[in-house]
Amino acid sequence: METITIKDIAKALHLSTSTVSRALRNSYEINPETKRLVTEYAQKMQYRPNPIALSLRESRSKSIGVIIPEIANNFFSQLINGIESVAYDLGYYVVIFQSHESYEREVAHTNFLVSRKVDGLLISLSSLTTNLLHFQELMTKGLPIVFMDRVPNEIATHKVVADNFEGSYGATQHLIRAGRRRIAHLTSPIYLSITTERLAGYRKALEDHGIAFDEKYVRYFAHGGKDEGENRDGIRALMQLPEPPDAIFSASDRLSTGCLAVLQNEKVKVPEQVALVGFTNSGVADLFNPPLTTVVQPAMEMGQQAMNLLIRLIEHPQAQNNFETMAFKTSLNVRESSAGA
Amino acid sequence: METITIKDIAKALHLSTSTVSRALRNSYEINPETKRLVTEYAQKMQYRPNPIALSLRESRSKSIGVIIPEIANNFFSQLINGIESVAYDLGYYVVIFQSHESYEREVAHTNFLVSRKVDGLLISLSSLTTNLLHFQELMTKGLPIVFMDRVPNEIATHKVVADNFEGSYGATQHLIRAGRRRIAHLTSPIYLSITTERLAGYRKALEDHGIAFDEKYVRYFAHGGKDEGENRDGIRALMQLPEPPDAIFSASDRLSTGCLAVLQNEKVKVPEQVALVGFTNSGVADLFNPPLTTVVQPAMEMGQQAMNLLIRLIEHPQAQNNFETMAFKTSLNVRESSAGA
DNA sequence: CTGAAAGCGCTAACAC
DNA sequence: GTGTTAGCGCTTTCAG
Repeated sequence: METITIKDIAKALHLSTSTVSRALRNSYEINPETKRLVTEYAQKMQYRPNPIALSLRESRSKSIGVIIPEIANNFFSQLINGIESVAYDLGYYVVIFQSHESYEREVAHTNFLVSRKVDGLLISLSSLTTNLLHFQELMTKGLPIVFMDRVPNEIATHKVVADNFEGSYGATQHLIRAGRRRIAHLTSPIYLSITTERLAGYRKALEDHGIAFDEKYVRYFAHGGKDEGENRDGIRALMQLPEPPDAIFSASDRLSTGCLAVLQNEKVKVPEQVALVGFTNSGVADLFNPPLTTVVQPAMEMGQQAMNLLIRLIEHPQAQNNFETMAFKTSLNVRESSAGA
Repeated sequence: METITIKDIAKALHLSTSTVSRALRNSYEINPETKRLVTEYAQKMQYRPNPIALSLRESRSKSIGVIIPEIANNFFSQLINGIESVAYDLGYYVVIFQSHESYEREVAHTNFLVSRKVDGLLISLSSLTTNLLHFQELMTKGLPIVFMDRVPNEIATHKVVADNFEGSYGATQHLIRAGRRRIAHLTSPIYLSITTERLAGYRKALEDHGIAFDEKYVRYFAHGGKDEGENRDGIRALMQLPEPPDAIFSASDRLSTGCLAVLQNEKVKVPEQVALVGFTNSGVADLFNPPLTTVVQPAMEMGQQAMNLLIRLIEHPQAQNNFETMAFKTSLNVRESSAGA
């Protein structure tokens, strides 16, 4: 593993390391001829600056940490695609960790990344995170953080989200226009920003169309759809109401697919008996039985934007006053699962 | 960002940096009392060793690079889960890059990771990689590499794969036992290890059951199922043969879902007209129309094993003679798409 | 038992 | 236009 250093070049060319360093960085005070010599030799020897030495000197690592709930979810993997594409162009390292919806893991991963001196953090909160101290401390220490999708109200920084209210409003309205009146809403724990926003959009759509909001049609899933037992029990309970819903609007990926699975098992006819619309970025929603009407978030663009904002924060630490929350439009893909009654 | 260093501790306690360093590493030659003082103060001040300084000294980064075709694929995201779980326990950083099935990106990402001084590499080859020079050079330089899933024959190192032959044999046999005789095989470019192995299993199963292998029933997809046009054309061509297949066995995730999509569009009845079995780790195969019979790889375990082997290579660079290729059993999940004729 | 000094690779004052 | 030196944070000889 004989990697060549600036020292080696200096020795070979009978120069000092500083001259070599300056020549390589194309400093104006170096003789063009020397420059040529140095760069040519460096080229020939395949010199690559040691990023670790650079990091130590500049006390920045040119790496950023990403903590998301899970990778095995199209929304998040597309988000990562976006992050990565920007990061790679800018020479940044991206280190990804999954919280698996655990507050403890989120904290542990955060600490690990910080101890490893990442230049910034990209976060999508776990569904069980209610205490934000670990992030607040870092913010006050000056570590750049950008939140994505699941964002905290209490922290002032850049945030990148989907327009959840609109997306939710549109989905609910679509169900109403398809003739549905008793529309249930499956969602994640209430402390998540996406939960309240999507709930608000759902509620407003009902009101605007003269349908009374009914709390019993809203169900919160502590595990966000990852616990099959919880899914089954929750949906059964809905269907056993005196006036069971004639439509379900689910607010997250796992809930959307989980709900369809339960309805299939319970032999509930979709869309005849219950229409279904769900948030999901799954690429195979059209293969489902029936094809699933989806609310899709522009995950890739969101990831790119988040990374851009983070870079801005990292490279201009001073101008940290006016933080933006960027909201991206969702799109509604109408398929058979929400066909008219 | 006032991070505390060994120097700060030394100053505060009127000791030398070397004493502090030794105390923290619990060296036997340090006075227990001094040790206590130092560790307590370090604790109180939340001292964390600077990993970058350590890396510079030890010329290793405690980070490993992963290059996979794409993240938005359950097999690979589960693989990453496995890698990550082991890495985190051992304090390693995992840096992930996607080749998006491009040879050029694979090379570029490899170079980037190497220039960033990763301690080792975990690779799953892009479907377009035929030239392995970039990896061979690194191997001779002593960089530990472990290949996963899509592995090269030409390079001697640890490899972690699924038992593709068996998995493929089982799937094909299952179709034969369901009464199918004209079984087509959709697969990736032939230079991938998984392609030849799965093809071999398919072929052997046909032979063992007295069915002649017929080249016209095998179709190679240059884009591995990611190009919808290519999928449609390939499958149409199959279905327009004088004797169209009565079953299709697809060898990759994208081809499995892509194939089902095309068959649905073309109004081909599954399984009545054509039975379908596919390799995929999708978690929603049972929601498909019809529910899809799948060959599933133990991706998580494969990732864990790959990481363990890589660590072994990194931490014991000498014993690099007897390389293992570990093959994991696949499992067949029988669902409606492959029901008897 | 503890301290001084060197060095990992690089850059930036500060000389000359 | 080029060299010398110091320092980023840490460990490890080598001296006491």
